Formats: sequence, C-alpha cells, structure tokens
Amino acid sequence: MSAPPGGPRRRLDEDRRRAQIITAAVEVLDEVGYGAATLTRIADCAAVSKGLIWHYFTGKDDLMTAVAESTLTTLTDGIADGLDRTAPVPDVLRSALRGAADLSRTHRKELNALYRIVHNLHGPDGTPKMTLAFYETTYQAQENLFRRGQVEGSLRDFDTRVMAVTYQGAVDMMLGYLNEHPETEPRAYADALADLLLNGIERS
Amino acid sequence: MSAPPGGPRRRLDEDRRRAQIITAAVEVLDEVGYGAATLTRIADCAAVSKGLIWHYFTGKDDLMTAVAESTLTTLTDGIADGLDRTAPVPDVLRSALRGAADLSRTHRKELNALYRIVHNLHGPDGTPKMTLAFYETTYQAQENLFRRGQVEGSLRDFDTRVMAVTYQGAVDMMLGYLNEHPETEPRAYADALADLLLNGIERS
DNA sequence: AGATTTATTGACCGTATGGTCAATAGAGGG
DNA sequence: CCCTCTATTGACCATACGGTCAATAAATCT
Repeated sequence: MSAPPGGPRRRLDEDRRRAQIITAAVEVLDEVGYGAATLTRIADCAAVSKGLIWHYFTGKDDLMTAVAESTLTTLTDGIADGLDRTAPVPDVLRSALRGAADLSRTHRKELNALYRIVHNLHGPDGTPKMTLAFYETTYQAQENLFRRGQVEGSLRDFDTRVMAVTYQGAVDMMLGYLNEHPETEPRAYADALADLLLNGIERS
Repeated sequence: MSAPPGGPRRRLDEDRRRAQIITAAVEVLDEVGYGAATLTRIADCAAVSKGLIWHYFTGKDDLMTAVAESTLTTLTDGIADGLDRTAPVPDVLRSALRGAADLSRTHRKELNALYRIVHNLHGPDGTPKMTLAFYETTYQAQENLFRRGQVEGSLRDFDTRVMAVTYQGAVDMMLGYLNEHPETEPRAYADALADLLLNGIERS
C-alpha cells in the first residue's frame, strides 16, 4: 500500500555517524533543553532517520550517556591543554580557572548540553545517574593538588575535601553565570574568582 | 455501562487540599525525580483523584511552580529564623551557613524537590523558568551584606558580585554534598566552609 | 426540606514519545 | 556479475502522559 522503506542515501563510516548523531544531540540539547530533546528532533537535526539511532545506541539513555562522556572528554581536554601541572599550585589554579572560563565562549553548546544531561538523566529509581561518581573523580584530583600545595608550603592548612567541593561549585556557578551574562568578561571573572579563592587558602 | 463517577468521600478545606497536594508533590519529586513525577503518581500519593489537581492548579507547570514557591518560602524562613541580621557581617555569614547546613537534615525532601524543579522546569523554548530571576534576588541580598561588611571595615575589598555567585555555589554544593554523604556532620562542614570563605574576604 | 453550590470522582481523549522491524539499496568480495 | 552483508529507511506499535468533562454527593443556603 504505502511506499516501501527506502534504502540509504549515503553510507557513512560508523564512527563518523556516531559522532554526527552525538553532535546533533549536543545541538538540540543546547537549543531546546533535555525534556524537549526528543529522538525525532535529534534525528532530524542530524539529517538521519529516527530508526538509525537504535543501530548505534541501545536507547535514549545510552545516547545521552555517550553524549555526556564525549562532551566531558572534550571539555577536560580543553582545560588540560596549556596547563602546566608541575607549576606552583596557585599558578595551576589560576590557569585552570582561566581555562574553564574560556570554555564558556569556545564550548558554550557543549557546556550547556552536559549541564542538562547531568541534571536530567536519572536512573529508574530517580537517582541521578552521573552526578556522584562524576564529581568524585574531580574531587580527588583537586584534593591531590591542594595537598601538594600544602606540602610544598604554598598553601596553608585547610579541609581539602570541603575546598574541593567548594571549588567545583565555584566553577560551575562561574560557567552558568558567564553563560547567562554574555556581557561579563570571562577572564576578568576568572581572575576575580582566583583572587577570592586563593586569598582563602594561600599561605600569607 | 460503567460505574458512574463517584462523588467525594470527604470534603476538605480548600487550602488544606492545596497544601496536601503540594506536600505529595514534594514527596514524589524527592523519591522519583522530576521526569517520573507524573500527576497520576502525585495524585495517588495524595490519596486523591487525578482530576482534582486541575481544580486547584491550571496544569502541571502551575503545580510545580506552586511547589517551588511554597518550598522556597519554607526554606528561607527556616534560615531566617535565629539569624540576627544586625550582627557583624562575618558572624551573620557563619550563622547563615550553619542554618543552611542544618536544612540538609531538617528539610531534606524539600531541598531535593526544589532542586529538581529548578533544574527541570523549562519554558516552551527550553529556557529555564526559575533559575535566573530566582538567583538574582539572593545575589543582590548577598551583595548588600558584603558591602555592609566592607563599609564597616570587617571585610576587605573584593568583587561583591563574583563573591555572591561563588557563595551561592558553595551553599548549593554543600547541600548537595551533605545530601549524598549523610555521614558528614553538617555543622562541621558549615564551619569549615565558613573558615575558607571568610579567610578569603575578611580583613586581616 | 428543598434548592444551590462545588469539591470530587472516574472514565475518556489526543498526542507524542521511545522503541520495533521488515524491506531496501549500496558497498565489497569472490 | 552475482552474492552477501549491513547501514539505512519509513511505516508501525504500545504506552503513558497531560488534560477534559459529565456525573455525583456532601456541604451550605434559604
């Protein structure tokens, strides 16, 4: 009766297609938010049929997880570049904050998409799926950095765990704020924040 | 054919019913998250028929907004109590942090529910509905407090806007952390955080 | 007691979504 | 040149959700 299912227009390399779909997902997530980021919309944005998504991902959750992982890698790499981890700890922190602030301009969509996934992807029980283990890794990395500073004498004594959590919150808020206030200069914010945080922990 | 729609079992005062539904919504939001917080579930939890919800609210968004407002009032009142705003600024900050930390034990569900709504209630375009105006109010209140401290000489000079945003982030993270790590002593965290933040801004 | 109001119900509807699948066509191997 | 493999498609499905509404009975009014 109806037209038979058409074959492919163009065949593409597997990895490329995956990346293409993920990119489209980032775009859509950034534009309409998580709830409205329907698979139909994503497929449309990727100029691909909806059915194809299940050829590359096992479902929506799987796709979103993949997007989150991919995006997170991109972002952390973005910060890691041009960061000399062997420098004095205060300098590392300043650079890291600047790097993060820059992301708000160079990777706006990715930040937005990741933010949305993290805050929306729940397990069946309602437990957030990413947040916990997600942050725990960076907490420990930060704590190591702080402890190094304390050992080296550049930082005074303080609760490294609380500081790591606070630092993460400060960065998150900075990114959110820069996103909502495009008129704010990222570097200026980053430097002001560095002053605040370092004043609290630097050995005077 | 089918049983006719039954009348009410028990009539209840209007305000009570509203409150009852809102309470149920908080419960459900806390338990299963925003996406799974369906009106059917909320109605069940409130031991009320689904249709009744539209008698008190114009729709899901309206209900969620009402829940957010109600919850926010409860929480801010909870902090405001036992807070002497005329005290020296550093003392006010310490008290406020303790008050906030205490909420993680006394108002766990409310915090969770509010968090979920704030991060999930979008407008039709995907724009978050609450976040912006929501935070802006508290930013200004915080900035006023910081400026008072600067005028009075208890705080050094710093960017009050960046500090307000950072402070808010620190509190949010603290609440999230305390929620996910019940073994952590709220007061201890609050005090450690106060030390960190005040060290960064207090005039030494 | 009768009339009126309205809080409450359960059945119903339209829709949009995540997900399935047989059919298809292009690429590549023999 | 055929045969196999598989990336790709469009039609289809089940479902669950937000939302509507006529019917009903408890309260209230007169």
